[in-house]
Amino acid sequence: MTAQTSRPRRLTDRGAATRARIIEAAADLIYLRGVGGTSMDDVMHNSATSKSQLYHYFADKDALVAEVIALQTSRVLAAQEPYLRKLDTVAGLRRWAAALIETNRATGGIGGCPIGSLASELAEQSDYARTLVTASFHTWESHLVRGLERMRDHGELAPDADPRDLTTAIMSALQGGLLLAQTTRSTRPLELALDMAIGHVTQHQGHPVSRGALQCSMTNE
Amino acid sequence: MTAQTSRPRRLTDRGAATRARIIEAAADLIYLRGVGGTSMDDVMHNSATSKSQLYHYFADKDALVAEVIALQTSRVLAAQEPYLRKLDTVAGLRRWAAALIETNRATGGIGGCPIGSLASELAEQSDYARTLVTASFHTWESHLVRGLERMRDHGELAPDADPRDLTTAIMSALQGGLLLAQTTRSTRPLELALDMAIGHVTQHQGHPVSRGALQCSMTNE
DNA sequence: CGCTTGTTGGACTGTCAAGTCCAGTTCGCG
DNA sequence: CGCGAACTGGACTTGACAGTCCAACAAGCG
Repeated sequence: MTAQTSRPRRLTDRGAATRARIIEAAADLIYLRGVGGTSMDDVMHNSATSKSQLYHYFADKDALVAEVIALQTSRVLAAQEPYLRKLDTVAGLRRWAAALIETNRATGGIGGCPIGSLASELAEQSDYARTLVTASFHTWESHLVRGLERMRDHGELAPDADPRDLTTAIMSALQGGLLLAQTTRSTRPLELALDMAIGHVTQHQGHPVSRGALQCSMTNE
Repeated sequence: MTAQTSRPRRLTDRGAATRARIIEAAADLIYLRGVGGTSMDDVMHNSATSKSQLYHYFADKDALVAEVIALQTSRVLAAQEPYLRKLDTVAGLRRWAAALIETNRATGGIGGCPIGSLASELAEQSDYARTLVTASFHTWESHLVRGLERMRDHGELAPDADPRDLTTAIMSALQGGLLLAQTTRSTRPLELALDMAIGHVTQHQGHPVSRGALQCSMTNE
């Protein structure tokens, strides 16, 4: 899978619109039915285009999927942008989590995480796609990392707390919570997972009251 | 998808062996390439059988997949059995987590969770398969629940701690950790996720000494 | 206007996958 | 042994899907 989009050097407004329409239709279908469950003919019908247009703008299905990954990433980021910007307090973190839960409730858990689902389906299928998804996660996580760094900078997080590790843990909880929510058709797992994740962050709070004083010796068992 | 296995009323030893061989081959292939990426012809070649045998023992591909879900569930439980049995202390929980991480390291994260991957791929594709996977998760989780209940019974967990909710949180962390481990080809996310989950459990410890006062969060940081 | 390049429609090909069918073989049992 | 049921081999049908091809149409530009 080389997946080089063989897009023409220049494209007119009309061409650009068609191209975008194809990617959007593909993203919607793939979100609902997965990559394997979505054929190029499906995309064709759903975007009101023809075969030749699909292969005019994309070298092959893999190239289209690559663009879908990019689109879903920006969609996820756009949806969360207002919350990601204000992630520099625990309260902000809670609002972000609440928004995720609300979104999940609204969709009934259907589809799971647009990126997580792609990750699971493509990880073992194409190394190229796997790296794209990894990069996508990384971009998403970087917003969390920055928020936690700001928390640490103004003392809401202990100086020795590692924003990256905390972020990885939060993202794990989020992805696992979304998967179980999707499987059980209930938002409960997501709520419990995010609650745990936020609790995990508060355990690394820098307040003298909560941290340090509590470092008890009894390393149980 | 009704997926009723139209197995003959009686089957000979030879027949039972063939049937089992088919399921095992299918499970191995599906673990590596997913349901969509595995054809009946693949299963046929990998199990040294013929087309007619596949459809002699299974009504259709869906019926075979249903058996694969069952097999993977029992495989997962069998592999963890020694740890699941001794889950009635935090130390036991840690050993269980360490075993999971070790397994993940050994495989390089490839394949992710045999059940989680099926969940992600099948959740939106077939309601029947989704309920099977849900049941599978439930069986798995019941072992954790029982362990946490025993912990609570002999006072290592606060009386008001909810073993079910804790289990859901742990399973979310596990699934998310495995997904990120698979995507990034690193065991790190799994380690951090399970560490968080165990920390979450210890926060609900019942010892007057430890409750609120102790939060020894495993090793690192 | 006329050339070039971008854009579009849709028929067509080759491949592969699910599922069917039937003829032949082995097994269990009286 | 011999009969019926379980089992096996593999050719075959049908449909779907990725990808190709070419002829026609639009648009920018000198």
